[in-house]
Amino acid sequence: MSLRHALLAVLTAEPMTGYQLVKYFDGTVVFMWSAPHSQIYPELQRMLKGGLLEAEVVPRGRHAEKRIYSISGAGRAELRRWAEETSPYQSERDPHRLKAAYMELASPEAAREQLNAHIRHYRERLGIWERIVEDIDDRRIPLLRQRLRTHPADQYELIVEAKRFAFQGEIDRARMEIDWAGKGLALLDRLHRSAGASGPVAASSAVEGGA
Amino acid sequence: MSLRHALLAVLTAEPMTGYQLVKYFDGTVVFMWSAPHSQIYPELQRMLKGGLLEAEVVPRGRHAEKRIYSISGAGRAELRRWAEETSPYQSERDPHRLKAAYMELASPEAAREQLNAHIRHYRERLGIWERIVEDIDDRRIPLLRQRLRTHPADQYELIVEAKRFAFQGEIDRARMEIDWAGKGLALLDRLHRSAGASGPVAASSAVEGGA
DNA sequence: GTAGTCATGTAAGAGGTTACATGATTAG
DNA sequence: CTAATCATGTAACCTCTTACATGACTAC
Repeated sequence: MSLRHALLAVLTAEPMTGYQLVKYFDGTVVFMWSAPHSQIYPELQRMLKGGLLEAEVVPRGRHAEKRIYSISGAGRAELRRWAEETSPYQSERDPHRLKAAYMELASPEAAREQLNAHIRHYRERLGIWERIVEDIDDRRIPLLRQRLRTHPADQYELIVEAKRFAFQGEIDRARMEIDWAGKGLALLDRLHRSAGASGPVAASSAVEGGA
Repeated sequence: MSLRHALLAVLTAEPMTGYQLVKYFDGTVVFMWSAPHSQIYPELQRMLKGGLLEAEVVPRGRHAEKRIYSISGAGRAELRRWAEETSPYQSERDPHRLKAAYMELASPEAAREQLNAHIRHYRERLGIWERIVEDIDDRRIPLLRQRLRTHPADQYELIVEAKRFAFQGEIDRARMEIDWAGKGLALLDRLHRSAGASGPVAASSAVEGGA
């Protein structure tokens, strides 16, 4: 139940509306977790009902309202419990690794294109995550600044370094995936050059996709 | 729908019963995909109904029967289609990375223990995967041997290297995770040495920023 | 006989995706 | 006025996990 804890964790920086939480979690890669609004709103309702959150209803314009959620004592306790406990590991299940294992089923062009797409994907993610680490270092992330404002100074370094460390993991992962796919392209080159045979294929596997 | 394609892929090596497939997929890390029998049996039924598989009913002892599934022409076509297509990437969602981002919520001991558990977990996986790569190289994997038997010799190298490549990816991943967790332990050492004592860390918080 | 393996299911529920839906507010 | 943004939901569907269930066969 990580969505619940991700929501609780974000709300310890400052109270906010479901919409604001949606903006943080929906469709972005900025966080360690993503979720669409169709998942967030019901979860907030459940958490409210469960006493993990409190909601303040405030007017918005003349006819509309919004709810500002804040974490309750029970919510903080639950978050703490989650932080202390070691979570289980389930088996890796990566569709791209699976497909790589059965490369022989695809045409060489398709196999190459998939590895290039892998590289493009992780290069993009890499750029995003590197940028975030810079933003963390320069304290350019509003929510982080807010969190530092609401926490004692002797925790600043740990709070910042923890975020940095987590995103560094994503960066390491992206680099690893790029290297791995590169090895796959080299492998295809080697096999198709040596096989030389009747393939309608040729072409070297220069890694495509810049950025 | 990767389970379906993993099943189809395995069945291109040789026809087998649901139970045999369960043995390959259930609880083991041997493959790129894992699934419990409660997922496999219904999926086989759906695939049979959908014409992707054929089933031969053979007697087992005096009163029992079993079904031996084999991949059909339509199944091969579907597998080929899957192999050719580039599959989409969804966002990473790793609970352990999330928790790392909010390390300040846990006691230093709990944080350290979680990173150590991370290292233990991936070391174990690393050992398993390294062993599998050895077994691939030495042709000690029955299903791979069977696959080679039923495929033309000019595909041997690609078939073997594809499997090797995929597991190499898991090995790279495991090494990366071990290194990453090591950096986390070093970070905790540094912060708690400089911070001074063994006092508990923050009581609350979370955070991070959006784009 | 009995334990372990072979063999095959169903069901409840959690978590996630995609689509369907609505309406107010604000900036131009 | 109109588009973008703020704000909040529901529903159908798929995948995966966990638990409940059953029974025959084989080696000891």
